[in-house]
Amino acid sequence: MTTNLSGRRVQAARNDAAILAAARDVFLEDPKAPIAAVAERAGVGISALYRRYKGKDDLLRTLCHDGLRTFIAEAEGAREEPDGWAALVRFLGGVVEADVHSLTVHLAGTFTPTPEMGADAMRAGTLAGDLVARAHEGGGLRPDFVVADVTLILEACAAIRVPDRDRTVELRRRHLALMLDGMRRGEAGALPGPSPDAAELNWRWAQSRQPAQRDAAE
Amino acid sequence: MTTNLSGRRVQAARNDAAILAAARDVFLEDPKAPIAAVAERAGVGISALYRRYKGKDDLLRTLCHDGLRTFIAEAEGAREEPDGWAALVRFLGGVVEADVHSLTVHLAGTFTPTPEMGADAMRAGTLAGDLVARAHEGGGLRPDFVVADVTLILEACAAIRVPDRDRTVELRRRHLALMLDGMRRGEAGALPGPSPDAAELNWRWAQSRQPAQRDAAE
DNA sequence: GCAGACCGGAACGATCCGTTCCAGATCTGG
DNA sequence: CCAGATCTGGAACGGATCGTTCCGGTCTGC
Repeated sequence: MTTNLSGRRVQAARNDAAILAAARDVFLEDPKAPIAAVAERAGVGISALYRRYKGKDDLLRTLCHDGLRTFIAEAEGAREEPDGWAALVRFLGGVVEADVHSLTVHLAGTFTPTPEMGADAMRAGTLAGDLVARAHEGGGLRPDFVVADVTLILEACAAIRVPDRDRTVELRRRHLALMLDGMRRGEAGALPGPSPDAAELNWRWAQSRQPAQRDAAE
Repeated sequence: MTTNLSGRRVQAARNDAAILAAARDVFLEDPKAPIAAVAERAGVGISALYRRYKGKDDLLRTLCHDGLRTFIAEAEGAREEPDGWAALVRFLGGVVEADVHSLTVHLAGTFTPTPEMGADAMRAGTLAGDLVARAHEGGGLRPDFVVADVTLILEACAAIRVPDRDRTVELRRRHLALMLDGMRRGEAGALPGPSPDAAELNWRWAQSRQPAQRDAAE
């Protein structure tokens, strides 16, 4: 009786998953999408959504935090790889495949982050740093490649998008392969300009929820 | 008398340029920015803007068309380069530097395009194709690189952005250098997945101004 | 068969934004 | 020095969008 949820319970459980999946799809496609679009795509009413989340902010935060956790899981999984270069390749491939960067980055700044998320973000940074350091030790990675370049690469991959979801992943994989070839140690010249650092790439998280000041100057 | 514009005329001329520059800045930053933000950044009133353009659509179209023309000019300039690989490198660098791809791509679909723009877009495609073909002939470009990969690369570079404009260009140059190293003919394995073609990458231009259907399915 | 959990979707109120409009400032020709 | 034309700044308007609330209906477990 209690083990096998029946009737309304199963609908509720299905809605739980449907809403989360729909939200992922919809906000991946358009970070500013209305919340009604999520309900529609999930095939539920708006009430079903507001029963689970306190508001749009809450949903966005949950979604983004989930993405961040996937990112961390991917990094920890890749750490098992014995070879440093292989670990980095697996990590980048995994993140691109999971389409996680869009969630954590395109949604950043559209909700008020929690302290936990800050801690997780820091942990993610540490893990990525370790991965890059190991790849450097192994000697497979070009010497002028820095951790922040990982962010650049992921952002670049996330920018590639066509209407079909599967094809999008394929194209990103292709593009990633191109960049991986560019990352290998070789006879190529040094990368131009000063290396990026984490601080200058995390600006999206700074705007804590303000009406998104439109002009940086002023 | 007539040669040296004076008084109100110079203000009008300055406004012409200021509005266009402001529009470029603002819409580069946020393609959905309100038109009032453009006027504010330009330091003019809304009337000054509406005197020159019939509406937001008109402004966006002009801006995008300008970007497209810059793209073409860059391609034609690069054609003068004797070496095929060098021409392609110069072309990509020029487009990234001019930050033109954001204008033509992020704005696509937000206005109704003119037939002229279609013709120019086709010419741009032809030019890019020639550049890639020449780079292939020279033997400097990896054999599995196709024209549509150029779009992917430009889109990826355009995605890199930090609040500071100059730093953004620097970071893009760095990232482009990474990708150029990946594009060189070398011992690297073949790129995974089927090659992209122009048709599947130009989907943004298809939606001719409809209310932006949110769900592809349905 | 009833109390309550749960749902769909209409209704509401606030905000935003494109466009229009008007009053004032400035220039030009006489 | 003035009348009309030209241009500008910015308030005002009307429509659209969207987050949230609320209500009537349905199903469940007891």
